Amino acid sequence: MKLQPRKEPRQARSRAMVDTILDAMSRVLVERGYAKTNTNLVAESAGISVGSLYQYFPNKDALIFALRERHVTRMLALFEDVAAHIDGAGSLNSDFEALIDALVAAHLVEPELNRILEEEFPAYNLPVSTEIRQRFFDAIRGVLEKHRGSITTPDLDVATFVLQRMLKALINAVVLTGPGGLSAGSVRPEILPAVIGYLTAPRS
Amino acid sequence: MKLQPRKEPRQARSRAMVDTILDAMSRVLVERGYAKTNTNLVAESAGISVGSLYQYFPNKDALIFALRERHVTRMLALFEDVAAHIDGAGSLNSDFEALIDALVAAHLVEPELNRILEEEFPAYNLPVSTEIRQRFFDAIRGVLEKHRGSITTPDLDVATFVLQRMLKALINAVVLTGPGGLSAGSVRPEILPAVIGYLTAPRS
Amino acid sequence: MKLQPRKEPRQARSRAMVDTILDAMSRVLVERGYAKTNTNLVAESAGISVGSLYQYFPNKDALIFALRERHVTRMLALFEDVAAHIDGAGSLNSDFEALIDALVAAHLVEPELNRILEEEFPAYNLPVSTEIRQRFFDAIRGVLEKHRGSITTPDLDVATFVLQRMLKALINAVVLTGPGGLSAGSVRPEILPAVIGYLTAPRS
Amino acid sequence: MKLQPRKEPRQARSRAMVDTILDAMSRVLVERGYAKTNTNLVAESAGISVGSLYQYFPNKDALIFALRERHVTRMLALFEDVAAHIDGAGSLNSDFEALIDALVAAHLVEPELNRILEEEFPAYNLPVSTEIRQRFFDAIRGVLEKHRGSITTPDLDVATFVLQRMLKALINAVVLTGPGGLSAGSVRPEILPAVIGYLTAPRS
DNA sequence: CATGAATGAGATTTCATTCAT
DNA sequence: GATGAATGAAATCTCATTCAT
Repeated sequence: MKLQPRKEPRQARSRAMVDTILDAMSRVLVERGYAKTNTNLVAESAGISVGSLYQYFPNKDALIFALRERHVTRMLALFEDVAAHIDGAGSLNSDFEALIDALVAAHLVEPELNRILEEEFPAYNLPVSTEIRQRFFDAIRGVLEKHRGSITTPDLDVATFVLQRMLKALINAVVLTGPGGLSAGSVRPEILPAVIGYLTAPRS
Repeated sequence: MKLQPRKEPRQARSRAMVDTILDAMSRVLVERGYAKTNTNLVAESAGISVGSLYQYFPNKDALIFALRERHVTRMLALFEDVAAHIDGAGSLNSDFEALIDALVAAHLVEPELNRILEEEFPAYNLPVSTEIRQRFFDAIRGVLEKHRGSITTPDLDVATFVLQRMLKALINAVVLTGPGGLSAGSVRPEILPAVIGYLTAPRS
Repeated sequence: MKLQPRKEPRQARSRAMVDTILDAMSRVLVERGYAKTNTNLVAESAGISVGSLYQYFPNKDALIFALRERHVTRMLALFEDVAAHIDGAGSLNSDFEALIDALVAAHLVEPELNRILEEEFPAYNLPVSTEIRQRFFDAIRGVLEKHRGSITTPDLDVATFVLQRMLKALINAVVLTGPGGLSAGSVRPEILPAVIGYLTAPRS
Repeated sequence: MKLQPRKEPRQARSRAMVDTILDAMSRVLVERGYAKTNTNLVAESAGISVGSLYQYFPNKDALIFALRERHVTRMLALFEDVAAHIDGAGSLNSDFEALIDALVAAHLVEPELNRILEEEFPAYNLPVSTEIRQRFFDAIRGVLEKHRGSITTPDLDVATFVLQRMLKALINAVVLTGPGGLSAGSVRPEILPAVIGYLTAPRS
C-alpha cells in the first residue's frame, strides 16, 4: 500500500537534472568563454557523465538553445512582473520609465552569461523561440495600447517592433560595455527620451 | 619613350591575391555559414592552395577580421560619400533622411555577407578597427553639429553614440530579416521619426 | 566466499593502455625511425584511435618522454638488482666487472629502441627524470664508497660523474654499433681497464 | 683580348655562397633551435632566395650534413695543428695534456652550434663522413704510437677507439653543461687521469 | 642563374557523440 | 539509467620543394 508516491518523480528528477546541466553550461561558458567550452567539460562541471548529459540533450545545439531559452525566460519573467503593474494610470513617461528599468534589470539577471550569449555567440540556426519573443512583444504592445491617445505612431505593431529593437540596442549598449567609457552612465538617461521622442514625434 | 611601364609587381599582386581570398571567404561564408567554413574550403574556392592562403593571412581569425574590415570599409565609403554632401542647408529632417538612405544603401552592399557578419559572429573576438568606427561616428556627429540649434539633446557625443546604436539596430531590422514579415516595408519609414523624435524630444 | 573479486578498473585499465601505447610507439619508432613516426601511426599500431591515444598522453612529446622514462626505468631495475648484490667483499676489479656486466645487460633490454633513443633524439628537449639519473648515480657511487681505500680519485661525486659518462660512452660503443667493425668484440674487455685505470691512477 | 679572367670564378663564387648559406644555417640554428629552423628562414638569413639555396644544396639534409661536416672539419683543423706538434719527446702525460687541451679548444670553436649539433639533433641518416672520423682517429693513434712503450693496452686500434669515445664523452660533459653545477670546473682535471689510467692500467 | 610565390602532403590535436558495461 | 573510454572525422597550420618568370 503505497501512499504518497513521492511527487512527479520522473519529471521532477528530469527538471532538476536539466537545470543542473544548464547551470554547469552557464558556469563553464562564463569561466572559459564559448570557444573553450565543450560538452565533456560541461558534464564534468555538472558532476555527471557525458553519457548522462546526452540523456537530457540530444546534442550540443540543443544544450545551447535550452540555455538561451532559460536565460531569456528568466529575463521575461522579471520584465512581465513589472509590465503587469503598469495600469495606464501613469503617464506615458512614467510607464516607460518603469518599463525601461524593468528591461535593464532583466538584462542584469546573469550579466556575464548575457554578454556571452549576446556577443560571443554564433547565432547560427538557433533563434530564440517565437513564444518568448511574442511575450516580450505583447508586454510592450500592452503598454502602448494603454496610451494609444498620446502616441503619434500610426501602427502599434510596427511601433512595438521598432521599440523592441531600439530598446535592445540601447540597453545592451548600457549593459554590455564595461564600466567607464562613454556608455553606461551617460547613455542610460537617453533611453527614455529616445523612446518618448519616437512615440510622440509629430507626423506629417 | 615609355611612360612608367615599369610594373608594380609585389604590392599589386599581393593586393589582388588578398582580395581574391577575401572574395572566396565571403562566398564560402555566405554559401555554408560560419560553422561549416574552413580554410581548405576557402583556399579551394579561391583557386589557390591552403599554403598560399597562409602566405597572405597568418591564421583563420586574421582572415575573418580582414573580411569584416573590408566589408565595413566599403560600407563606410558609400556612407561618407553621401554624408559629405550634407551641408546643413537642408532641414534636420531632410539631412537625416539622406543619411538614413545612405546607411541603408551601405548595408545593402553585400547583404548576405552582412547578415553572416552581423548574426553569426563572435563579435567579441573581432572588434572592427577603431578607425572605421570613429569615421562612422564623425560622419553622424558632423550632421548633428550642423543642426545644433534644433536639437534638444544636451551632449552631442552621447547623442551620436545613441543614434549610432539606434540606426544600426533599426537598419539591420530592415535589412537583415528575410522577405515577408513585419519589418522591411513598414519599419523603414519609422526610422526617420525615431531619429528626429529622439533629437528633438522636449527635455525637462 | 569471494576473495577480493572486486576489480581494479580505472588504474589497471589505464596502466595496461599506457603500456600498449608505449609498446606501439616503441615498435613504430624502431620500424620507421623518429622522423617518420607520427601519432596516427602509433595509435594504429596500438590498435586504438588517435583520440584514445590523446586520452592517455597530452601530446606527442609526453609520449616520447614517457617511453624514454619507461625504457630507462627498466634498465635501472636490471642494473640495481645487480648493484644491490655487490657487498664490497669482492675486489674493486670483480665488483666493477659485475657492474659493467649489469650495465651492458641493461643496455640490451631493447637494443633497437635504445639505439633510436640514444642516437636520434633531441636529448635537449627530453631530459630523463632526475630521479632515475640519481639512482644510477647512487648505485655507482655506492660501489665506490665500498672501495674508498683503493681509489685514488679525490672526490667521489666527481669520480661517479666521470665514471657515468665513461661507462655510458663505452657501453654504447659496444652496444649500439651494428655487427662487424671494431667495436663490439674488442671494446668490451677494455671497459674494465678503463674504469680501474681511472680509479686507481696515481695522482701527483 | 681578355686578360686575367678573374680567378676561379665558378668554384670561388660557389664556395663563398656555400659558406654564406652555412653561416646563415648556423646562425638560425643557434638563434632559434633546431625545431624552429627551416629552409626559408635560412635563405632569408643568408640574404638569398630559397630557390638559390636549392641551387647549392639538393635538400635540407644535405644542408645539415654540410654544416656538421664543416663544423667538425674546423674542429679537426684546430686539433691536428696541436697533435702535429707532439713529437714524442714529451711524456705520455704532457702529450695527452696537450691533446686534451686541443680537443677542448676544438669543442669551443662554435660552442652554441656545437651544443645544438650534439644535443638537439636527430642524427638520423647523417653520420659524419668517415674521412674526418679517420683523421681524428689517426691523430690520436699517432700519439699513442709515439708512446707505445709506456702503454699497456695490447691493441692500439682498440685503444684509440676507446680513447676517442671516452674523450668525447668527458669533454662534452665539460663543454656542454652550462656554467655552474658539478661538471665544468671539477670534471676537466679528471680527464687526464682517466686517459692515463686507462692507457697504463696494469693488465693481467 | 636568381627569385620567391605557390604548392599540398602531412602532422598534431580537438571534441561531439556513441555504446558496451 | 548512468558511465566514461573510445571513436575518428575534421580543422588548423607548417614547410621542404618546385618552377614560371
